[in-house]
Amino acid sequence: MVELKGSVELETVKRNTLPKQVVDSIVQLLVSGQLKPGDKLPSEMELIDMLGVSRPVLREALSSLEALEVITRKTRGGTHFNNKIGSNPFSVMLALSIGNLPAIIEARMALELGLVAMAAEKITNEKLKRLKETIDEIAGSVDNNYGEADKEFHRIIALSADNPIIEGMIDPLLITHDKMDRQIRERERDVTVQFHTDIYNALVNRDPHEAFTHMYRHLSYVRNKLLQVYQNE
Amino acid sequence: MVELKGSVELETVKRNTLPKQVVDSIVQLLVSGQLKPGDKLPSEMELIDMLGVSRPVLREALSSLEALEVITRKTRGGTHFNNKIGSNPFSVMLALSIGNLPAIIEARMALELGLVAMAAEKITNEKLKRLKETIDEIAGSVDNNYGEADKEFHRIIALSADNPIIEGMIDPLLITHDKMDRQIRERERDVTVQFHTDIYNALVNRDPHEAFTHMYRHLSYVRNKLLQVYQNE
DNA sequence: CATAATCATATTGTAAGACGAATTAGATGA
DNA sequence: TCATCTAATTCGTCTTACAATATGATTATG
Repeated sequence: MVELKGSVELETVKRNTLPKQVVDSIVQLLVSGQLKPGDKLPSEMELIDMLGVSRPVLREALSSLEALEVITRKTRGGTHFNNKIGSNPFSVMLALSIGNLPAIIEARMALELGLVAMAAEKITNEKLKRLKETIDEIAGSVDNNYGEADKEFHRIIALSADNPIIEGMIDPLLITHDKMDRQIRERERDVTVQFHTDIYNALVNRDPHEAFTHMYRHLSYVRNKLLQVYQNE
Repeated sequence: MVELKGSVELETVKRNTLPKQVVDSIVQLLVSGQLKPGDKLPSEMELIDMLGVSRPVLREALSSLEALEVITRKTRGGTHFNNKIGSNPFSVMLALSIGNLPAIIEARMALELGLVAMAAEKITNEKLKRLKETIDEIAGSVDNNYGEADKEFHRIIALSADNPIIEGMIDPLLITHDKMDRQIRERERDVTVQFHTDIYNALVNRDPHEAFTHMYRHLSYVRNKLLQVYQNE
């Protein structure tokens, strides 16, 4: 924003470097339907000719798209559009908020509350079985060392929503689960088992509302516990 | 995966190019707490010396980080970590799924169901007022041209969750709202107004469960309508 | 002395050229 | 036919040079 004399304000011209413009042109191939996920892009030399830019500019753009996991480049194999986004982009972006625990907790909440409702609609019997196993594992743990099973419970649910757009966010947010786990000094295995069992039963019933209710209770409880620790620091 | 003789399998060595390694090194500055959001990074020349790579390699890495909106580069101004991620990365990534309407619909659902619950906890009176205005706008529209007010309703709620991690996803997914809007040939203004009013009342009551319930109903209804159109094509 | 204009410089942006690295396809030999 | 080797394709990395942008310092002017 550039404030001029009087009350007129002009938006500053957006930095629009050549690599950015190249990114947009390549993305447009997808948006327009000219190319689809899985398709091969022209080689670097061809793109350089087509777009009329230097090789470093093109490579900066391709590196950017690869960081976003929109494409994958292989020596001699060329460059292809991916079929879906993995977890690396979100993981890198999440590093910006790594110190903002309340934001992480609530991002997890927002996501998991929505995902558990979707999971209630579509979870498979196989995944239900796996869910139950994690609950048993937590119940049977003898040294309060059940963080992995706890995380696996949440991961199975999240993955049951079966959504390629959201999928890449699940593991990065679950990695923050480990960080949070370590903050909780008092572990309450039986409380966790109860929460998980309630959620599991709702999923067995395929009831999104019930699933939401129990997950909300569980995550609110964990949130309060964590924020307590956070505020004591 | 390389399949060796017998049943032993080895993971192929991950492509770990120098720009990727540079990205990781720079992200590690954040993760380790050495630098924080808003801080200035060393200049390109300094980073080249520190990391022992060529300038194009460094620039590819910085372009990647900029595409992820983790950093912003300014000529002569240097390179800074951002405070939060904007909507561009997610928007580009979403282009990969642009043709997969069911996935988009459900990603929106997953997110909006979680966000409305969080919004119920923390929405301001000002935003409630704005919400009401959008409902009145839709109710008073005379030519079924209320897509923008409809979208604004959803946007206000999503932003009320007030989460910097999720915020960057809201606008890209709401842009898909326009695309979906155009698919719906029969507009049912009164039904929309009813759904929105129910959601609004739940938010006034600051009740996450009620908010979830009404949003789930609304979005399921929209989903069914859209999938019907989708399957007829 | 204060303000505006100009110049120098810091830092990023772009290009060209060269060579290296990785991988696949094709040719050759057993 | 299969194994091995070679050539070619394509991306990966580096060096060098110049351009563009924006800020700070200096100079000129009122």
